[in-house]
Amino acid sequence: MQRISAFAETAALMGDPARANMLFALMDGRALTAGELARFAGVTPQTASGHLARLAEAGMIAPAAQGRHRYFRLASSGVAQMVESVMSVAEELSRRPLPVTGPRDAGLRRARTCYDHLAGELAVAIAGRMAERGQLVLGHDGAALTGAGVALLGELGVAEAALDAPCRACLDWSERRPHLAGAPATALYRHFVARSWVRPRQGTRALEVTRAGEAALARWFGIAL
Amino acid sequence: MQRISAFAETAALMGDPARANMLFALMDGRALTAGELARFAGVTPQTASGHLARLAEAGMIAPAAQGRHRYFRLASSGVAQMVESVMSVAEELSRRPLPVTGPRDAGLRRARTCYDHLAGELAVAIAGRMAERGQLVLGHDGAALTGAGVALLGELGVAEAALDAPCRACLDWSERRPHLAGAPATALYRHFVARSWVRPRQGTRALEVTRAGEAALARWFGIAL
DNA sequence: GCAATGCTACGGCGCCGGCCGAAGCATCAT
DNA sequence: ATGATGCTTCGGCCGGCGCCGTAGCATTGC
Repeated sequence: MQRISAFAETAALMGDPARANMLFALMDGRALTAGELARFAGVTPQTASGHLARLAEAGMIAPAAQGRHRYFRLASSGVAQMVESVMSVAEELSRRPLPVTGPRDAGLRRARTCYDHLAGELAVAIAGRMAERGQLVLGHDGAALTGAGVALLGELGVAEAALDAPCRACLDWSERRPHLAGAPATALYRHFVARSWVRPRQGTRALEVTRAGEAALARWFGIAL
Repeated sequence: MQRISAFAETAALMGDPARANMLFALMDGRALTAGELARFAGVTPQTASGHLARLAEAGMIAPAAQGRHRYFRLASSGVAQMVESVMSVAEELSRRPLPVTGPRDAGLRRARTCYDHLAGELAVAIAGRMAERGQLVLGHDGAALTGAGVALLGELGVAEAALDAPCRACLDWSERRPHLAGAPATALYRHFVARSWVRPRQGTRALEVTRAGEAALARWFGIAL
């Protein structure tokens, strides 16, 4: 709470166009006078004075009195880095986003099918571990098997043909993290069933993980549910 | 201009307490529903809806419709890093700033004395180069010679006794970057005069850099003015 | 001394934007 | 179908803040 409000205040200080201009003018490490900053920001000196007082009060810039001038500089390299990082995101956001989908239920959290692939804790754990191990590049919006990933699944016995097809990342409603979807995920699910690592239950999408399944998960993925 | 306004808008989006709370709630990478985010931010669903629409419109968060729920997640790790960096500065600014001083004139930019030490382009270049080479730790508010710095000045012939004394950083009004002050800087200036590397001019604080001085600057500091 | 310059303090204006209540539209449940 | 739930849109209120004009203080220069 306390820190979130400090965060919001810091961000809000950068969020005013006049102040943003001032911060940019100071980004090269030089110290500028209040008047110069006012001109740079396109406001009158008295308006600038108020902005500068607020920035200084917050500790984001540091004043240095010098005769009848007052010089201001960024208070630290940390501030410059912050401005830099906000700028980089702002730049990136000059492009666009995208959507995802999924189901809804309860009691199926552990393991279930999601159309034609695995979902639930099990699937999220598999995707997460594969990503950790560099076998999978996992985004919220997309996924791709790496060479190591293809090798693992091939060794495991999944049909090679399916592994060339593209993956998708599917948002898991119970875990709220992505799990693997697409042709490779379908092949993987079928393989799990063929080996009796998971067993579908009658009249529900829930899956029972067998003892053999637990052993296989530990062996191939290093997962203990 | 264009990018500065994008910067300000991005920062302003983070600058509202309700939105800041939402962003924090999403920082662990999970996707949360609009209602959950509303509760987290302490606002009504309709208010939250507006905030979420703005964040999504800007591309800072990504929506995922799912039945009668809408899940939101941070749009990218870049956004998370930005939040992180703003947070770190906000944390740091829960502490305080400080002032500096200096003179004013014209035509003395290249080299001059500042009370009892060097100032102007010359002094700023020396301080900058020494900092680059790890001989000096230079802040806007303070400075300290490292072991390498003490070694350099000692080798150069500056009285060892002075090198143990503390340094100051002095804001250079013409360069608007800090140069070195304090006892070591005074000793260095005297050394420059003794070796005729700089020659004071009558009735002014300006210094003339001699040919020997230029050679010495190149040799000891790697500086070509 | 006086005037000029640079900056700040104060007061008032206007607008942007955050807030909620009411209402509307989807999806899900029975 | 009917009601419940989740979310959004609309409209109106209100407070905060960014803006400037005026005035005042400090420093500099004549």
